[in-house]
Amino acid sequence: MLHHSLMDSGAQNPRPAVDGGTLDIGRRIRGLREERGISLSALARAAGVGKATLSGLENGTRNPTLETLWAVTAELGVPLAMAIGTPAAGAVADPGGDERSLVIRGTAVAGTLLRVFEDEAVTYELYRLVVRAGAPQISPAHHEGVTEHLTVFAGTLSAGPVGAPLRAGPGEHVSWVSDVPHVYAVVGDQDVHASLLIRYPRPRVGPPATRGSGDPGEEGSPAPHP
Amino acid sequence: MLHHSLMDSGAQNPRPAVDGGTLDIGRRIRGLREERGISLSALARAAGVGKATLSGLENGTRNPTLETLWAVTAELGVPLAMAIGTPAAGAVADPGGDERSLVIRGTAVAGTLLRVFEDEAVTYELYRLVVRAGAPQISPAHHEGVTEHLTVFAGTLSAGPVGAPLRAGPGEHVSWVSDVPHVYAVVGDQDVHASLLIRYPRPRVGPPATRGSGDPGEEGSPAPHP
DNA sequence: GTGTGTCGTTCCGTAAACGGAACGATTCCG
DNA sequence: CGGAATCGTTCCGTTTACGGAACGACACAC
Repeated sequence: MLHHSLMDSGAQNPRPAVDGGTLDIGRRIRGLREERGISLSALARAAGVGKATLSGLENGTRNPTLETLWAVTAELGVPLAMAIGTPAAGAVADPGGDERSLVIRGTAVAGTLLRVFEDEAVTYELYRLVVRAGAPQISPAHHEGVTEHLTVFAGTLSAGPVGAPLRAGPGEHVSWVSDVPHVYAVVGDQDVHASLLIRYPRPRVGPPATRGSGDPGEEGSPAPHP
Repeated sequence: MLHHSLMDSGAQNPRPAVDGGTLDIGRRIRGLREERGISLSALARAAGVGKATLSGLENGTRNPTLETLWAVTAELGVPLAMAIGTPAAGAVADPGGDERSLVIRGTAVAGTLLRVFEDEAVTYELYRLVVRAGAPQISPAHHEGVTEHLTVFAGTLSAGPVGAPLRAGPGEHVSWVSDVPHVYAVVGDQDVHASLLIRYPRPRVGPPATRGSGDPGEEGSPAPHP
């Protein structure tokens, strides 16, 4: 995932105070909910959480559990990371984009998570990338079977496995299996604009199974209408 | 999707119960910690959380609070999103039904407009395509200089100018200049899933709003928080 | 050997997040 | 004007995640 691939391994980021961050998350959740025209009651019902829980979450008066966040974000159809956002969320205006986007920054790479597709057996994450000229960025390996598909629109990029990066100019496309460390480097001095699709063969399947009664937690994709 | 069995189950034996998501997070945290050579006790002490809490978090036997996750990831110096890992998107399996999406349908091609990028001199439109097996579809010519960039994820597609279509299988990418009539045809009988990016060199006529791409304003990390 | 340090896990009382059920405030019908 | 929906918030008993303090295991001194 991009969080692995694009973030500096030692990346430190402004981290708001806990209540501030929780409040941020609440605002983001509320924004996503209202964007869809869903009422608090309806979302709470659909996500299987209490109205009090969701109200407290949106207002920042509670310190939500991961399970709660999972349930709510899954029902909203956004990645959990988007709800958490980055501390700098809102600071970056992407053309045609809303400020709720998840923006990932590394030394040289800035990525905006555009969309997540959940199919039967795979998950796609679609990013828009801007790679700045200068020092290359190396990202550690991902999990097994993850592939990255990069389409360049401006500039020239050298990207791929550290040992054998591929070069792509405007309009060209490169793909590689990203279970090995890989690198992003601009060729020349023109910033690179590209789209990046990451394919995860094993999709995350919603909230973690609860302990206790061993419900065979299937629910590969949450029921639209519980 | 909180399981109701959680409440009915009463006090069962404290079984660790394999639960994917939380356990994944635990593994990731443990990996990051061991990567740094820090002991569990030391990290717990430094992060200001109890050893029991961290132990339970790493082993997946607890459902951590956001506050806990924040404290631990802050001490590890990684973004919270990295601990979370793969974004979980549940409800949105097929964006075709999104009320805000522009859906383009032809005889064989169903495309969902995912995003529009307006840059200084170009406009990008990003689609997700599903091409049904069967009769091919022919699209008329676009305006001058328009290019299409197609990345295939499932199935095999033959697409491009009518006179010289290109073939692309899973993971492959094709591009063509679409100022001539072009065709989409499935090779074989498996539906094709792909992403399509259309690049229009025509600039947007509106006033240039402050856009992130145009301003590479590197702000690094403003306020690191220990 | 005994003592002292740390390691990660488990026990336990407490604080708090949880869902359900109330609440007042709207809005929409009859 | 009720009456019945729904909205979001608040109250409350239950559930559970929390940190501190134990525990056994292991390593190194002396």
